[in-house]
This record gives sequence, structure tokens and C-alpha cells, in this order.
Amino acid sequence: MFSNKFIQQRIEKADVLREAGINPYSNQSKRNTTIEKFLNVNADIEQKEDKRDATRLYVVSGRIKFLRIMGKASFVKIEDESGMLQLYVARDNLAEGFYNTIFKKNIEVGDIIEVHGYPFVTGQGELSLHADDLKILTKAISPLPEKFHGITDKEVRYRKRYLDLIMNTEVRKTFQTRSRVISLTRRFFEDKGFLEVETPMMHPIAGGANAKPFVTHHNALDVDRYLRIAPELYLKRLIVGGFEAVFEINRNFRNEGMDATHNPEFTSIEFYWAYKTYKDLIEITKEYFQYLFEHLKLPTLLPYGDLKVNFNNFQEIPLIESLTVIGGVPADIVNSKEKIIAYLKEKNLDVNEKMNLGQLQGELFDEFVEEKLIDPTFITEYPVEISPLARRSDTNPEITERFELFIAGREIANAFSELNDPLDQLERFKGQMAAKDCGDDEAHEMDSDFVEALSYGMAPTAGQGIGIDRLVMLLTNEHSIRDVLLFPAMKPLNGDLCEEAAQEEE
RNA sequence: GUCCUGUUAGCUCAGCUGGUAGAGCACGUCACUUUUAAUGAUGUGGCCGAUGGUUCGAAUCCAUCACAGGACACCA
Repeated sequence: MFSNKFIQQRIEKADVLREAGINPYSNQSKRNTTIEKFLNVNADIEQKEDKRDATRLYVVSGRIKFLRIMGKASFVKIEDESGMLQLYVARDNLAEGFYNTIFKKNIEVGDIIEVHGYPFVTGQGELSLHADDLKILTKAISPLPEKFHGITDKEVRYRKRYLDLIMNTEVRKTFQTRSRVISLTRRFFEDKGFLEVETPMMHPIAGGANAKPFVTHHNALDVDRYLRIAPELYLKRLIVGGFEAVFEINRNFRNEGMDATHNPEFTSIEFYWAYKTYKDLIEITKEYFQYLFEHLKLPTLLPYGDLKVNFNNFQEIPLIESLTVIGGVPADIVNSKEKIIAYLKEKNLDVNEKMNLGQLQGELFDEFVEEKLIDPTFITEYPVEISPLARRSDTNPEITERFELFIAGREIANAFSELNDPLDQLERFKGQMAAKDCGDDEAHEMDSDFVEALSYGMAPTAGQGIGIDRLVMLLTNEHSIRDVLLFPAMKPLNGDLCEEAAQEEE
């Protein structure tokens, strides 16, 4: 495993350290400040100081990122989580022989060290630490990638994320932002009185969305379980139970394709709010974004790739209206199945002629409108045919009380007033079962336990899901979901393993 | 699932219409006590993603496979 000659060299250096009585994996860390604090506290030191200030003595630690050995003195840059610090390491300030036999020969870039010393400013004006004692905490036996270009190969960055994090500080920032987004989201809903809950990740029936699930087996009960594709049906059971505002931030799993916006496991927040409608959700969503932008200190004119997204410009438009106003679809065709099919064919697009009107309207939307929705836009009044879990409008039974929020041409949230009529829900499940019998392997399973729950009465409720990964992509100006997931799904590297697995399946 | 592109030293990359492999950084040795991708000298370093084929000869051409990136399809 460690046959590489650079690694062998470094292993030998670790052995030399051991022979000199130095533990290359010591845990005797005496660090008493972080680099960020060190730099802040000592920012008042302006001129070059040669004299040691007995009141300012620090112990800092970090990984060596740069090493410039210049004869009897060296400059070392070490990095901890908070920042980068330059050390000045001179032979005559260290114990006899240490500089030449230990430091110069056996400590190198990548190693984690601890340094004792005092602050001073170099001739070039950089606040640094003048070292009077130095020891190795952890020997790195694998060399780091090249210091200037770092590591750019995306495959290596994803497979060895730790290397990516060591080499690319902006990647660390992305994941710090992700953590902040999740933390702020939690706080926002808690402050509104929502209760955070945890519902099962292993479901007897994969429900709450139409997607292919991952299957596993529970030995003790000898039953198959499905990794959840959505928490929806469990959260609604909690509303039936009397909780009036609940949310869950957690992973969903879908056994489908992967691309720049899809990973087999992804994070969403779903929240359900009794005695509210989708209109209330529009308002809380605007408030939520305002809250995020304030606390993340983001500009409301947010750059995203070549785009500028104006978060002061929330729009709201019914789906049918968006087709003509934004999509440029002729107004006289949007309510006719035949005319839509003809229109799509005219545009050289594949058309499934078995689709119903609502599905075709959805097609028109996907084709001509979605990518044009740059500023945040609530698309409302979805056709009932493509909204099986949403409550019908009281004034127009063809449409539902639903919206999806689009930003930068991408769906960010999906929300609706919930269907709470148990008989209607039972009929819709039956319809899904029929579709399944006809070969639709993504049709919803019958969940009679859920229908029974509804039969006890679920208060009028509005619910919403927000894709956290896509939201973080937007806020961090990243364009692949893999860049906002610490460990994105990857195929195994070892080809032999794949073949063996494939043979076992046959 | 389809198409396109890529895979060469630890890292970042060259390598022309086929003639048995190059640079920078890193690493080794030497010099250097205020550098900023330090500098100067010198040296080591490769199953050219894998397997077949064409050829006197393949990193280079062809086929298949693996992995990745991108686009499309799928995912209401």
C-alpha cells in the first residue's frame, strides 16, 4: 500500500524521529490559541520587533503548507482551521542541534506541528510567530499535492475529500456555509414554534413521492424495508396526532440517476403547518429567504454563474398564465390537449400522446418556462393531474392549491395545502396502484395505514419541502450538487469488485 | 440509458502526420539568518487507465472495458 518512494522516504523520517526519542504521533498538544485569535490579538504590533515580549507567548499548531529553508533560518506557513500563520524558525533560537538534525531533515510540508514563540512583524510587514520551540505532533507519510495548483482533478477531489479540504480553502468555506444554512433553517422554524421531529428512515412502504427506492432487509422480522424517498406521510400522521407545526431536516434516498442536481441521497427540509394554506407558505418562504440572507450576509442581488438573482423581486404567477406570459406559448392552445400536442410536435419535441391535459401543461412549462425563471418565482395553481397529494381549489376543481418556487431556472421548493379527505386519498392511491399494474414502477404504493390515519381527521394543513442541497448550491454559487456534498456518491474504483458483484447478481 | 471529451511522474500539465518519455512544482544532495509559489546549483523519479488488435515498431491508430467530467434522456 505504501510502496511509493516518497511515502517510503517519509516513513524513514518518522523512524529517525523515533530513534531520536521524538514521537511522530504525539498527543501532548499544548496549543493555547488559534491562528485567527493570534493574528487578531497581535494586530497592534506594527514595527519589526527583535525583542521577545514576555507578556506575549503563544503555542499554536497547524499543518505545514509552505516551507522555505534558507540556511540557518526558515519561514514556515502553518494552517489550522481558522487561518494561516507564518513562523520564523532560526537555528540559534532552538535547542542545540535541533534545527539541523531534526527540523531541516525530518519535518516537512504536510506534517502537523506545534510551535511556541512570540509575535513579531517581518521586514515585509507580515505578522508572524518567532519560534523558540517546535515539535512535531503528526507525521504525514503521504506527500501533499503541488502547492500552487493544488488538487484540481474533480474525481480525486470527491473521492479524497480530505485532500480537497486541506488544499482548497474555498471548499471549506462552502461547507461552512452549508452548515450555517442548516443551522439557520433549524433556528428559523424553531423560533416560529415548529417542533423538530425524526421519522423513520426505513419504511415498510416507500411513500410520499413517486420514485424508485433502495431496498434492504430486516433479518429479525424477515421483512424488506425501503430507505425513505420522502418523510411526508409520517409527518402528516403527526399532524393527525395533534402536533400543529412540525419539521424534519434529513436525508432522502432515491434509486435513480445521478447528475449535477441529483445524488442518490440528498437532504431536504419538510415542514407541515396546521390551520394554514399554501398562501401562508408563500409568506413564510419569503421571510425564510430574508432571514437566510441577513444572517449569511449575502447581497440580495445574488450572483449565480453568469446570472444575477434579485431576491428583492419575488414573483407570483399561475402556471397557465406563465406559459403564455413567460413561455411565449400561444394563449389559444394552453387548454387544448390536441393543440398542445401539435404545438410540441411543431417545435420538434417528443410528445407522449397518452398524456392528459395537466401533464401536457406541465410539459409546456418544463420546456418553455422553467429555465427562464431567474428571480424567485412562485408558480401557483398546478393542474390537479400532476399534483396527486395536493388539495383541490374550492373555486376550480381542475387546479390545486399548490406552488413550486423556482430560482435561477431551478426548482427549489414544492408546497401545497394538503389533501386531508381520507376517501379522496384512498381513491388516489387506488389510481396509483392501477398505474403500477400497468408497468409504472414509480407509482405510489397503497398505504392504507396512512389512509386510516387521515380517517381520524387531519386538520387543514399546508406543507412544504425545500431541497437543501440545491439551496446551498444557489447560496454558494456552486453548479454541481457534488460540490455541496462532502462525500458525493461515486462508483467504486476497483473494476474487479464491480465485475464480481455483477456476476453474483446473474 | 445515449452522445461528446478526458485518463502520461506524488501534483499541474506538454508530448505534431506512429520511431521506445518531457517541463514546472514536489522529493534527494549542496549553498544561503527576513522569505512570500523564496532563490541558485545538481540529481532521482514513469506498467503513458486496463485488455486485445493493426504495424518492423504504439503514449500516439483501431476495438472493447473501467472510471471521471459535460450534455441529453429519465426523475410529475
